[in-house]
Amino acid sequence: MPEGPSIILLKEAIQSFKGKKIVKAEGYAKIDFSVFSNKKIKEIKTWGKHLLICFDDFFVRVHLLMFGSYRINERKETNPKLSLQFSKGELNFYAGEVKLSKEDPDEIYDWSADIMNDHWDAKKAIKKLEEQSSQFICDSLLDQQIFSGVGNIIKSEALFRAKLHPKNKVGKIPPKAMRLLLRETKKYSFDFLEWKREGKLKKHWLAYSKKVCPRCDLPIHKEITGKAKRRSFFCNNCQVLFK
DNA sequence: GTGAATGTTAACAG
DNA sequence: CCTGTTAACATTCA
Repeated sequence: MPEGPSIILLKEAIQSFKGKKIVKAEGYAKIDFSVFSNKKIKEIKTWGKHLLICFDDFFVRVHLLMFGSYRINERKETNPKLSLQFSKGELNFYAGEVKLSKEDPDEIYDWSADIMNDHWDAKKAIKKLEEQSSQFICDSLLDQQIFSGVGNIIKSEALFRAKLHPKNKVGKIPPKAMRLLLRETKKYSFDFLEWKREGKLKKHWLAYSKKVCPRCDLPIHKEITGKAKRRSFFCNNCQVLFK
């Protein structure tokens, strides 16, 4: 159940398969598994929550969605959606979504939209945000074309850290506050990465799943917000709502 | 046992 | 056609 940083950890964990040849591929994904036979993994990339395992003339995209999981060199009880087996070792994905593509990832993915990518571009994000000024900021943060990799945890934590209420209309947020939000979103995403790596992600939550605001001790509210209808955790006292 | 959850998209209704 | 709602996917945990 991943957001962008968790997919970075996945990528790191399977780097050792780069350059390795697939001897067998199987699973219940509705794809042609024969395309993998004897193919060497050329590169492993990520775009937000997408994991891309790239070969010479195609790639396979794994998206874990809400319930996906994986095992490296071991198996779960259940059938894998995709199992890639090497002469030494194997990589198994469960649930989620698996798709093949013959396109060039550079052609179809905008790396500057991926919050975890070095090429993520705050100026472009601002520009895209200006085009959706009547939308709630809680929805914009989940917009994968602007903040690819941001999920519901990063959304609530970034808004809390930037002291912005999730139900702010994008157009009502002053430029300075918006720039702070973008900085906090990126910063928290990378903190998420390190805290998750150390197994201390939950320990650092300030708003997400919390009952009491760590800043003012008033209640943290839990509410389904925006057109995405995802829950947001926020403090009405500490997070500004611009009118 | 029940319900909700770190997500997305296709199908459907109006 | 556009917009909004619902279902589906399939797993884990409180």
